[in-house]
Amino acid sequence: MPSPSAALQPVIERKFGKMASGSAAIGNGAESARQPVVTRFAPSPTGFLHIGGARTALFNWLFARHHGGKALLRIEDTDRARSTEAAIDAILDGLDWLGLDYDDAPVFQSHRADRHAEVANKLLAAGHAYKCFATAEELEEMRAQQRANKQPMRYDGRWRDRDPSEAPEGAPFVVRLKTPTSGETVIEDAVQGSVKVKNVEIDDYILLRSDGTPTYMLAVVVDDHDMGVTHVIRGDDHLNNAFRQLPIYRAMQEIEGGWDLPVYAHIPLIHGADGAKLSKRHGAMGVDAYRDELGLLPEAVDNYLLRLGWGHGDQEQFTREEAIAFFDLPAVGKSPSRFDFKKLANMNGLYMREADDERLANLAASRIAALEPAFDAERDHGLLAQAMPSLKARAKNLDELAEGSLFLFRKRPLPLDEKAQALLTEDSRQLLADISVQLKLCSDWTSEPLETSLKAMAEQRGLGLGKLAQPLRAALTGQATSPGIFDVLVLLGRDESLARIDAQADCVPAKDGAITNP
RNA sequence: GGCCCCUUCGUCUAGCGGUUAGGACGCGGCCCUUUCACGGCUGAAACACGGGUUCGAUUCCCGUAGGGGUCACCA
Repeated sequence: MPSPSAALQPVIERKFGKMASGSAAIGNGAESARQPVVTRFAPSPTGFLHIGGARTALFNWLFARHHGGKALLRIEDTDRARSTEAAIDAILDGLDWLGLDYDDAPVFQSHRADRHAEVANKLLAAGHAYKCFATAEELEEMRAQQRANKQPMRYDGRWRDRDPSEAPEGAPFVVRLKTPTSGETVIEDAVQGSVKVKNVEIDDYILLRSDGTPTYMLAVVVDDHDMGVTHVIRGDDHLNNAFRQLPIYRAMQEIEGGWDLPVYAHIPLIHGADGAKLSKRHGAMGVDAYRDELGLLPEAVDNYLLRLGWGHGDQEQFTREEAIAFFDLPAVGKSPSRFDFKKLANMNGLYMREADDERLANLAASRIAALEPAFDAERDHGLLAQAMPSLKARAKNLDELAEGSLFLFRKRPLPLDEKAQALLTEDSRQLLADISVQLKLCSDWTSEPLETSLKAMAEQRGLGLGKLAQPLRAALTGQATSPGIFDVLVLLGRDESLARIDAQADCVPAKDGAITNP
């Protein structure tokens, strides 16, 4: 069912990326006539894996699996200054948690700088690119002027047709792509449909920086090509980039062939609950926060993400197998969606109820330990797992699950919350004394006999079962809410149950409000 | 500001010319009931606006408005 099956266990090893030094996943899928689907998820490791990235990763993975193709991972660490090892680990860890595995070792973009430069030089040699000697100050002045004249801000091509010899001897230069200046480009986007942009809108952007390192725009195209990526599924904040990247494919196709365009699918972004861009307060936390802070199950997060921007009739819940079977691009919506924690919470509750008891017990253990020193994960595991069926029905996340289980492990004297105290009136304490007597007669401490016994007692006294159950619940759990009272009795066991009952039976509140036996 | 994208209940969505506009979350009510949940039933709740096209538009086209994205020697 929805719990991760063995087949779905992630195969990414946290550290093995190191050995993937660039060449591991490189092939050329574009050469085969019948291209199998190849997708890639390409996060830049400048921070954690946020929820939008997680969904992009999910869609790419699902699409690849649906079509029996390959799902690849590429770390876009071209910006060495901002990329960190910690971020890479966080991303790998997040993907792993979500159950997304990859068919090859991750490609590290930074390791491929030479190849990027090689392509840039081919472009240069073939006249599809040129050297630009404009200085940063010069360009800033150009933009200031464009701003002042309310002109669109883009590079004006001042070195496009000048001869490099016009530049000062040994002056630093960047390599710019010579993009078409007339006509228009149309992209048939698999999600957004037909999108048209006039070529004058696309300026001659930089391929190689003055230090010879590649820019993102060059690197993506070269890597996508070299990795044989057939479908580029990414956030629609990249839609404009697609138009800038296309000329590289066209130029390289002309130069050496084999540079077929990928299918583009730009999926809408996820917004915060208020419609604004996703921010720290609105869900742009790392996926680790969904796991650690919110106590959610990965399959629930996956399912929620899947339903954000994609639908399959009226169905809300999908197993991994169903998601793979049903997911496809035509059903992906074109409009951005807002992130709704309430619905995520509900989804998590659904999966909690279906989750394996042992698994939940393991997941909850550390949270319980943090709340209750008397809890011993090893010793109490069996009891916790045994209690899980009634516990998990009452929790929407692991924290609620942990809280709900505390009464099982607390030591006497049991702390009473306000509602429990209110329940334990003088009358009900007397009643508890009678209940104690009644229960001590039960030789078979299982649910049915206990129920029969207490119901008989209630009936005998002309009381509803609730009149007995609530004080009893308060005495047994210290709370006014808990799993079914007979389950509680059984879980606690005869000795502990009777001890807790006797501790509250027929005793008087002390002046300071603490409860003590007379 | 230029360019690009988007627009069905509060939110996520179904719908792909003719429907009592469906489902889910959330919200209200009822039932179940030993509490709380779960579950079941039920109620309120939407086609942004204006023009076309058409016998007929939520659905197709064009505007308007609103929202979003993008305009770096970041990715």
